[in-house]
Amino acid sequence: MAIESSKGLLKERGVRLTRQRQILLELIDKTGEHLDAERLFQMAKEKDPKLNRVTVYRTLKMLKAGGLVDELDLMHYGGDQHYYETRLKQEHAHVICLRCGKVEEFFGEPLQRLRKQIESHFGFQVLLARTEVGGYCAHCQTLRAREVEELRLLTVAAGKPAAARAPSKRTRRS
Amino acid sequence: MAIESSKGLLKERGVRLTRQRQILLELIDKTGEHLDAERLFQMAKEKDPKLNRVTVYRTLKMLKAGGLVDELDLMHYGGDQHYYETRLKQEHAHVICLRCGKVEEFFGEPLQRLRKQIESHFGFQVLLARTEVGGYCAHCQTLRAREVEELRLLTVAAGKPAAARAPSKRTRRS
DNA sequence: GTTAGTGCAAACCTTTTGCAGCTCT
DNA sequence: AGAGCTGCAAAAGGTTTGCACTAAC
Repeated sequence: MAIESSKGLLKERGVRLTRQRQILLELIDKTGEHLDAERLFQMAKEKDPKLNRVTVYRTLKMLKAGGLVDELDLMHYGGDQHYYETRLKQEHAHVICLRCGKVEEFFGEPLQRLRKQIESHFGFQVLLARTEVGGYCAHCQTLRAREVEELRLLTVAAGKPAAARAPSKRTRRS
Repeated sequence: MAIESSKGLLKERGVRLTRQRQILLELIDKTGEHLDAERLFQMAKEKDPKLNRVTVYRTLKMLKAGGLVDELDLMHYGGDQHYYETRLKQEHAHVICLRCGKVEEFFGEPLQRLRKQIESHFGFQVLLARTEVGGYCAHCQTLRAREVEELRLLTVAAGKPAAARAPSKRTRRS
């Protein structure tokens, strides 16, 4: 179980395994991935109502600095918050549908190849790598085409030029 | 000149080319890249002291939505702000040294290969792609090794366990 | 003359900090 | 016992919004 190795690593470094940290580690490890600080906080609060949001931030920061979690933005699909996932998996890219928000993961040799080329090309020591791709998933491509067409009809009917308007996208706190 | 094609694209869409937008477009286009909103604002203010920070944000948002600029984070090296660059160049990865902050750009076939694989593997329509790599540049690797060694000596001398402490890194507004 | 775009002030969300008190080891 | 952590309140940074006014077409 991945969580044990995390605990081990932290202990080695003289980091105290407090109740709060155990809760957070467990959540990050068990809950698949792509949690942001706020959601992690909400989940942690259920296990310990006293646990403070600040502790979540501090813990995430420590885990990130220690290389135990990776920080993602997922193309800022949901806003400006960051998402976190354990670092134990193989390197992968995140593929985000900009319409439905679904996140896919892509493993594949171009990623390793990219890393190696950067290392040899610049003599660079790669510690973190992050690839995020945004677009439309297979399902949403159809729906999107329909939406665009409807919009076109509307604006043409109103005698407007083809100026499209992007819908407001601020969905932060539900 | 790239800026002319940007203007053309905007005009086609019925976007008004205000004085402010012309200033901002010109700055983004001429000033190489990796400007954040605040720096862009400071530069724009020199050309038009009345120009407001909000206009910068609104313009960047529009350009991003219209696919004319790409948004980067550069691994949050300098904080949580976003950076922008024109989208006319070939796709490339950003390689950020976490010690000195230097940003290199990497062009190379793994990137195109990655994009194609994602498109065919998921039937995904890729609109944006972003690869950011963090680590130490050739120059900083040496210096970093020295720093780590010095830290080790210090903590050993003080009879401490090997718990390293990450230095505070909040350099936002200078 | 319209309607899109601007400036201003004020809000907003996310994240960080200072400090007193608690708790792991 | 004592450094390391936590919680609380308050701040900070970056970005967005509401609204009246201005300017591009």
